Amino acid sequence: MNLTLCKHCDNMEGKSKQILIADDEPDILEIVSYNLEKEGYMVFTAKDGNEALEKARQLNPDLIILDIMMPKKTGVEVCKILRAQPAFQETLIIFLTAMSDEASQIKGLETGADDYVNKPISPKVLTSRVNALFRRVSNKETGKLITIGDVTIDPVKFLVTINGTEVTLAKKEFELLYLLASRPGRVFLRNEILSQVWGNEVIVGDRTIDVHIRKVRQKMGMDCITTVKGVGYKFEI
Amino acid sequence: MNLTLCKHCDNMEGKSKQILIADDEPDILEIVSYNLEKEGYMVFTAKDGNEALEKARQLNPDLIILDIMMPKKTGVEVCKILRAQPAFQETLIIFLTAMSDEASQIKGLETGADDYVNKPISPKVLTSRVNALFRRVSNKETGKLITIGDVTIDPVKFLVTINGTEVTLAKKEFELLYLLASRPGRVFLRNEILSQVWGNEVIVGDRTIDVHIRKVRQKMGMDCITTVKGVGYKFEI
DNA sequence: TCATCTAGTTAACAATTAGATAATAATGCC
DNA sequence: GGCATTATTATCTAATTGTTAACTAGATGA
Repeated sequence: MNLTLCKHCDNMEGKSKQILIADDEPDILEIVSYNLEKEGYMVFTAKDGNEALEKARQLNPDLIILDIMMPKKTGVEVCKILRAQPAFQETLIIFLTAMSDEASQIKGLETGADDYVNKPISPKVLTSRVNALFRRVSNKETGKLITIGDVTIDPVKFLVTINGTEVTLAKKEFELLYLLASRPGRVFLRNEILSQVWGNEVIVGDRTIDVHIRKVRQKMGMDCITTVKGVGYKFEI
Repeated sequence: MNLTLCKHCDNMEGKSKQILIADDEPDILEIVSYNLEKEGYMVFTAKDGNEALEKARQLNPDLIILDIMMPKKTGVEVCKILRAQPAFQETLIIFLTAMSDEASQIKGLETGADDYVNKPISPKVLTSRVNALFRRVSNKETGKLITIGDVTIDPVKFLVTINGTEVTLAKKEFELLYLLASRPGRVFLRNEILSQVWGNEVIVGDRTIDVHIRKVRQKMGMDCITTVKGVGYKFEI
């Protein structure tokens, strides 16, 4: 059996950001969707200004890509309407511009855009601009060092030390251990573990957690992860 | 309307840095002020080059954000005048550039800028750049000689020495090594490496980092850079 | 006791990630 | 302008890591 988790539980991990792209050219929608999805983003499309507005409100995506020239409402109009609402102050917006004078308009005036990409669109350029935008914006705070007994878990050095001996964990294993150790003694439900370590949209089988738990136990060489049957796992020394 | 505050009544938490922003577009002033104030900065505005100079002398702010194209005096002129005075040697300066050739000018010439941000201005991007700049400066590690074990990295002489033997690295290779070695043991995410070494607006492929890492490892002839799969790289002896 | 459920174990497999290398592009320097 | 160096990309390969499937062992409760 697989678990599907609520996508609204926001969680920093996992790069599955939601992107809404609005353009009246189906070809562009398709190509851009394909490429952004390949990058690991969840992509939604709209074919005119009104649909863009509607879907934006519905989804509240992380990024909205707006063609300037669209039926019903132009990209700039959509942008202004959205920016007027508090919920969309933070949303990233990229414009697609067909003419260089459109681009200079966006540059000069304060349209509320975060970036713009000139047509014809190169999928490569667009995806790297999208990545770059997310990267520039993300202010990832590095986690804290955890020390419990003679175990230290250092997320900065990505290192686990037991009594001075270094233990090398893989990424998921480390994240799993870090989560459990962040609240020693507290039982984490399998659901919680899934959404924290794997992310909300990721669907993995039931045994996946077990296997990772096992690897952590094995590599740590000590029994610091306790199973609470039917409930979850906890870190305990 | 602007607030005039006593600069010496500095907030105890030391958080409230003073920022002066100069641009001839009222919209930009407003949006940027709003966002920087929301971040906890004290923001002052100027609408042309002369006013910028005047307020800068009056306030002696921690950071000055200058639009390049402004009436009375351009941002570059203001910057040069300020930099000529001892009081503004240390002041941080960010340029706002409308055209890519302006950006390349700033890069190329010695204007004394600490960073620059391309228009259209994304409030989110600008605030994170501002935060990053303050963070970078507070680290104050720039230009320091690094010695770890028998490896010395001299950013002034642009020279790496291993046990007395000089190793010649290319620019990017050196910057990469310097970044990693600036915090030995700490894992740098690929994103961090990208934005620190390549800059925020540069678009490079995934393999580029690897190739540079490889060259550094090769030239150093020792294994001091450790890969943390799925996470990043760290310097370790 | 047995049916049922949960988790542990293991190995196979799939997917991801980085290394190696060569080719191409960009830059800088006589 | 031509050459040398450096930077980036493309492609392939190797290795690691992540996931699943199938089976087993306990536990629990009717």
